[in-house]
Amino acid sequence: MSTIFQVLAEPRRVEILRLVRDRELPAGEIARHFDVTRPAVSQHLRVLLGAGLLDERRDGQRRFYRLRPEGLQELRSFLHEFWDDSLERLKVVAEATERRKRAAKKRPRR
Amino acid sequence: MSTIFQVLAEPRRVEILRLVRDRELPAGEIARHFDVTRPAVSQHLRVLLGAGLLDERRDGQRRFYRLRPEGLQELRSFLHEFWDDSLERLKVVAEATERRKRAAKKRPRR
DNA sequence: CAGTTACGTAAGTCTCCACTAACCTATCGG
DNA sequence: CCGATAGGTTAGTGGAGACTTACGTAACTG
Repeated sequence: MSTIFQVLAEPRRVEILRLVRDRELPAGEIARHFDVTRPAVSQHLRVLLGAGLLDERRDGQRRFYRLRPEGLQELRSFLHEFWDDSLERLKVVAEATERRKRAAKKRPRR
Repeated sequence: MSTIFQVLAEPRRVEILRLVRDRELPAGEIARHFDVTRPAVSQHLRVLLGAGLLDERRDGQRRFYRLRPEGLQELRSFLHEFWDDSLERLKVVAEATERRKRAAKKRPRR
């Protein structure tokens, strides 16, 4: 098992997501956007599929890929944990620290 | 230069961020939370600093680290690009599929 | 049927990076 | 001053993973 960060650590995988963000594309066309071989891209697709970041639709000999936004839920949770909260906390703590730290320091505002 | 995903691809680095999310900690105490050697943690701290994800405060022989939430801005942008938009687009596309027409090139914001 | 297209899989190579061991620097206490 | 503490730096090593070449497998086409 790998984290979503490990999956997105490879720039080409992020680029793939960008390609299929608002339209589905067959594997071959995705591969055409890169300077690496098709098998390499195929392996990237597999990783993205395994992470739940892509949807695959087979039609004949073709396989179409498209972004699966729900796969980014883990990222959302992470950001919520570290951004929303911590910015808030930062303010609160900063204020508290300011008061508690030392009276010598002057605090013009608030 | 490395992407924020590459920085966060290392689980210990994410854990470090979690440790200093709402309180600053000296390097030694951070290192004590892991089963790797202290130099290894020191290197992780350096990477996180370089990515702008940590603040460093020196006091005597100690160095205190704390989360720097602004460093996560890049992640926010990414998510906004891929989640907010694409979920919206998904809905819109689903509704408009019948008519088989795309109304707008891009929907920058909701 | 054979040939081609579209794509995945397998094996092996090579590069990068997380780690350790050893060393260096700066600060505190006596 | 000395030793201890806190922490960073360097060189070298092992393993993970991204890549290529070669092969396998359906599905369409004549």
